[in-house]
Amino acid sequence: MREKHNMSVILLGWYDENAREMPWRVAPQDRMAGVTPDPYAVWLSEIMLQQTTVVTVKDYFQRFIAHWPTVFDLANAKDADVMGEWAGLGYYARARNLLKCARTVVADHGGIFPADHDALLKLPGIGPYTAAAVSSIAFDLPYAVLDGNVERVLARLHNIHTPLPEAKPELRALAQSYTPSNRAGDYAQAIMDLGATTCTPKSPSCGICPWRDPCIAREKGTMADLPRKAPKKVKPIRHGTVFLGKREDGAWLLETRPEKGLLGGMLGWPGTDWVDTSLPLPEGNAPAAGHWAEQAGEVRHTFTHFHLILKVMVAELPKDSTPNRGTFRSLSDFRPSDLPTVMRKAFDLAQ
DNA sequence: AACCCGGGGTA
DNA sequence: TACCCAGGGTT
Repeated sequence: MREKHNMSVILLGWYDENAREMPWRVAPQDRMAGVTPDPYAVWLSEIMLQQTTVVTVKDYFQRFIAHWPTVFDLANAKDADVMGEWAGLGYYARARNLLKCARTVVADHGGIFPADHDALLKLPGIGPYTAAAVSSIAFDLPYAVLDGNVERVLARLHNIHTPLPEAKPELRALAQSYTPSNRAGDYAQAIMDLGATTCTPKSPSCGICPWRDPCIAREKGTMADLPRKAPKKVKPIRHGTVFLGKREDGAWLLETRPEKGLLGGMLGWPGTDWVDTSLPLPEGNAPAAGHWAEQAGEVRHTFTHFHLILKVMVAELPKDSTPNRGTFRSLSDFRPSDLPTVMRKAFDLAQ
């Protein structure tokens, strides 16, 4: 019998011994000594951790905190600076909503993140997962986090074969039922750590799992099959062309992409639309007059829903070039690290 | 409910 | 190379 209170006690005991150190995290021992987390740091880390691993997030988090130590600093930041620091993390709508949220917290909440689950849920970029994560981790409110890690742990613990997302309501109820009223924040981090380090998607380390004994999937040997997921769709291939124009003085012709849509608000190279056809492509109009030459090779990049193959055109442009789109950025004004990965691949190919 | 949003890791 | 992983917003 899996007695709920005992289950959380076992997991919290495991967490006290095994908690991973993270720049935004208050160690369980420190927390028990009365140290409380900075809600701004918790929120920032949780936004970054959406669809992104701890290893990837660490450096970005440190740079953001160094640049903008408080929500007031972030709210006052220039959009382009924040988008540039976010470049490479992906899911760029997160960065746009990050800024919106910081500005809303300053404007509507006096710069204090509300210790209130429903108020958090109303903020831009904060959905069910993040509202529960900030509520529990920053404020120790007993809300249950349900991310991919927790779904996997609970689907195995209860041997649930219903495919996701259909199984979500059942998993959500289970997650809430295991969440203790005391140390809810440590518990949330513990169950996510368990999924990330022990109850892993492939070859889970059942032998060292604190929940090994009550786990039904472990007993039945079905761990590897769980959680089940709805079949995924095939990704189409799209084609396009980008134009990398370099002026005689070394400045590059770049443009800021529209706020909405793919790579919204990010820096990029002018180019054609990306089309589904694999037939010979209509060349898009170049952004400026010049001797455009096709770069050998091509850029291949896979987005969430399609594969992209990009042709790269390069040209040396005259000092008096008058482009019909984009703006020239001098070398001091352009960091390749400000580019999203697909655009950086094009830059690397042209180098 | 279905679809739109990247990038990194592993086999 | 192919496949796996995974929250929030929009429509």
